[in-house]
Order: sequence, then C-alpha cells, then structure tokens
Amino acid sequence: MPWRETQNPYIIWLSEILLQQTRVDQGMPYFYKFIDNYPDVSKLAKAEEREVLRLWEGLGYYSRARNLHATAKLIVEKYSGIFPQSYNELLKLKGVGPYTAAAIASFSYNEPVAVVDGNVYRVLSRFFGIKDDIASPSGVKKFRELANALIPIKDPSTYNQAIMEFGALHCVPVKPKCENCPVSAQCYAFGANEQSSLPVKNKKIIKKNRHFNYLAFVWKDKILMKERKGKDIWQGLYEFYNNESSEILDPGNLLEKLPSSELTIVKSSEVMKHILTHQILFCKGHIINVNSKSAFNAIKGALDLNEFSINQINDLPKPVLIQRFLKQCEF
DNA sequence: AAACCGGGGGT
DNA sequence: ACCCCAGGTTT
Repeated sequence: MPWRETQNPYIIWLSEILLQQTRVDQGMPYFYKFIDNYPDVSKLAKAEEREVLRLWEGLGYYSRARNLHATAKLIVEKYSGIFPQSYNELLKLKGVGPYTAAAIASFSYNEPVAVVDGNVYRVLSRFFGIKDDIASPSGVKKFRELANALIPIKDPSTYNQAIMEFGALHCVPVKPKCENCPVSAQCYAFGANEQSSLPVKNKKIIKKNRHFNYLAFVWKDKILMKERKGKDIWQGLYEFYNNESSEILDPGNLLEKLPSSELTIVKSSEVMKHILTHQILFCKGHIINVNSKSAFNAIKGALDLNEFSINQINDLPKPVLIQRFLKQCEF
C-alpha cells in the first residue's frame, strides 16, 4: 500500500482519513485521485470545499471530506504548513480521533502510541479473552490501555502495521485462519472455541424508513438543484427538489401547488431502495420539463432552488442515490 | 452513553 | 438480513 512507503505526514493523514470505516480496496482509487489533485497540503487547502466533496463522491461519511479540507486550511494558516508531531497535538485536528492520531504519530514520527481499530479490537479480544463491549467507553478505554501496554518502544510503526494486518488478513471476523496461526496455542478464543463470539459488540442499529420524492425541473439547458444543509445526511451535497413524506407520492400530488399547465413529466424512475447504515431510503424521482422561463423562475423562487446548466451538474457533489436516479432516467 | 454519519462487500 | 470495514463527532 502506497502510504506505507513514506513517513510524509500528509500522505499518512490523507490515507488514514480515507480509510476510516472503509475497506482498503474501496478507498484505494480515491487515494490516488486525491494525491493526483492535491499532491501536498497547500494544494488541498487552496481547493474549494465543493471540489473536495466532488472527489469524495461515492465514498460516504462526507464529514470526513469537509473536515479534511478544513484541517488542510488550518495546517497551512496556523501551523505554517507543518503537521503537529505528537499524538496529543494531532488529536486536536478536526476529523482526527484516537486511531488516526496514533497512526500518524507512530507511522510518521515513531511515537510509541498504539492504534486501536477494528482489527486490533478483534485480535486483542480473542487472544486475551476480553469480553468487554468494544462499543462502550469503558471497553474502549480497556483495549486502548492494553494496546499501549503491548506496544514496543523500538519500532512502534511496524508493530502497529503488523497487528492491523494480522487482523485484516488472518484473524478475520468470519472463519479466522486458526489452523495456520502462529499464536493459536496462546490464544484464548482458539482454546475456548469462542472465535465467533469475540469481540463483543452489543450496539444494535435501528434503521428508519424515509421516503424521498425528487422533482428535477428542467428548462432548456437549465436544471434546478439544492445543496443539503443542516444536521441531516449528505451535508454539502446537491440534490433535486426533495419532497420528503411518509410514503412515495404520485407525481400528480407532488405538482399540485405548482403551475401544472406549464409542466410535463418527461421521465420517472422506479422506486429505488437505498440502504444506509441507519436509514433505509425509498426514493422515486421525476424529470419535469418546464415550458416557460417565467414558470421556471417562479418554481426556483418558491422552492428555494439554485439554477445550473445541465453540463455543470456533473461537477457538483451528489449522493449516490442522485446518481442512480439520473442513470435510471438516462439523463 | 447513545445517536448519528455512507456506501460497498461478504456470508 | 446481518455483519464488517485501517472511526469520529455531536447530542
């Protein structure tokens, strides 16, 4: 992996943010895109947030991209372009938590502080038979203290890489390769045959159903979109007019309060089911041709939308759901 | 402490 | 349907 062949904190930081809750295979192409577009922290700091989100498009957890950009600007403006060099200082950066601070501090600066990611929880809980809930604050503390007691002063970087890789490739969540494990003789889970019940994670996620009804208003080569704001999903990304309701609505109902004589439904998507970690979105969208400029402007004003040329929306950051909608409508 | 924040892949 | 992913922030 390219970020292993350097101690450049910018490269390490970027790769670690990209890989938070993300498989290496999924994050890899994004890593190359970011390195190509922003080879150093000052280039990233100079970018527009919208451009950064556009590159992040499809990866999810978009606050990572917003924090990445904000931190790049902070590094340039307040730190003279030099990353802080200790775990405690790194921890102050937006989007950098205990795992990422430990990764940067150990990989870039050889600070002996342990990374504790999903792999490390799994390896330590199985090997030592620790049954504390890894989602509870007390469990997190216990694992972090244990990991920091184990880390060697001599080469903390290699140790951190090694325990994560051991978890990622060998001590895997399902069917760990115990028959071919160098430490199975000392492993609690192997001896007790409890591999499948460790680590303990009690948190259960409740998924909420939501229903999005999208209307994409088009007039000539213009189209109306809106940036999502507030505390909801997809902050900073663009979507069409979204009438959220308790169920999928007919286009007739959706157009009720609009000048229907001026509107033509050109195309409708199927009902799409879009599954997020804690929400299930049901979504149906419609492409609406608007027959006059005045009606187009009236809708834009009434629904508080922004006007873009159709070519332009390629460059707007959009949720995958919007991309699916556009693809279904062959737009 | 609990909720929230995406999307993809494996079983 | 459920779990996991080289987690972090907000409430």
